[in-house]
Amino acid sequence: MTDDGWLTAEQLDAWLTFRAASTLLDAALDRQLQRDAGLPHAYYLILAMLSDVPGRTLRMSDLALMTQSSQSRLSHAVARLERNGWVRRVPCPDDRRSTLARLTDAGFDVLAAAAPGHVATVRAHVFDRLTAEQVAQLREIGAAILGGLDAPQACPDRSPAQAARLAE
Amino acid sequence: MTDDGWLTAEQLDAWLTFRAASTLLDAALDRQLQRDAGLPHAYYLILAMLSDVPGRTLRMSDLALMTQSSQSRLSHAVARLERNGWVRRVPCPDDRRSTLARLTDAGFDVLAAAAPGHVATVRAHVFDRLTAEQVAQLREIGAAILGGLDAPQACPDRSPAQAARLAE
DNA sequence: TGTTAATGTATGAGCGTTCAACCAAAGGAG
DNA sequence: CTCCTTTGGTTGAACGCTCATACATTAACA
Repeated sequence: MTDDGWLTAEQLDAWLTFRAASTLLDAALDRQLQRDAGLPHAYYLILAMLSDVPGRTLRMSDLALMTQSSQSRLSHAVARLERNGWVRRVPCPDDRRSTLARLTDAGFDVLAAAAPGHVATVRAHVFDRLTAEQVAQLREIGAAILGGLDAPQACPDRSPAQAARLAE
Repeated sequence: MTDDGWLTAEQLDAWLTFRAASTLLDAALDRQLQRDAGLPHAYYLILAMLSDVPGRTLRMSDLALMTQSSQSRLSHAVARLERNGWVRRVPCPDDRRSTLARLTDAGFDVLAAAAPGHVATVRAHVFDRLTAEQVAQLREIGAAILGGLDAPQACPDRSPAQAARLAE
């Protein structure tokens, strides 16, 4: 690959295609869940992660990592879910700084009602359109990208020289 | 693949990995552009699409399609970009319902200044971590998913029976 | 030609996310 | 033991997006 700081034609094509698919897929998932269950996809994920763990309880920080949320985002989200009665916040006995989020029975029911429609949408938009090989490829690609995102590695500093050249 | 309405272990693994990567990648791109150029990724795309077209001018509707924006979202976005002086709205001579969005010189300069840092971030997070084969695979996967999203095809209606079973 | 439908866009309210600031509890170093 | 730093979490303002609505222009058609 030519390493002049830009993308090759193949890379640009792949990038724009992937971005478009990812953006529209996100929108489709949000629309389906909002319409059928009254909650956005990010909130569904919070309930799903809680439901999948013994005691249906997680520390806020761990839940934030599992749902790819900032702590602030999660805090706001859980506040809303708590107002709805889907989640309850309880103090953590081990560490008095921490807060535990516990899925309520009502929250579990909402999740259980929403799950089939959500899964059907994911299958229709993703897995029904991919071969088993492509599913494996998608996993590998996701893992590769994820590897560069988890560690707060340095974003490469821009080159002002290039900017100046282009601005001409 | 078992077709009982749920995901296989491989599918679930691929799905969660892909979702995590996509979510964190989006956040990383938005952060970088917001920090270094003062605009979100979606706004960068609008400027980029305009800059790549003869006359640097597009109908709002076409621009919305190219940027995977709703018309409402684009209208708000262009309103903001126009306040900043990056874009100007001009009436369309052919169809008096339409509005043309034209990239201004100032807007082009902003884009040119932002582009190198953005491209560097995309390369660092995506293309530097993928093989050429994976890039081709990503394009194919994106195209396959996109094929089910462009046409406003029916979202599969949920199965209330499954929901009831699960809610038990 | 007059009526109705479809198209292209804009607007405002409501909501979710980000960012910066803040506070409290725990850990470490002197 | 005190100070300082780190960690865990919350809050409010600013902003972008969604949704519903509205309006003007064009197309279809009887």
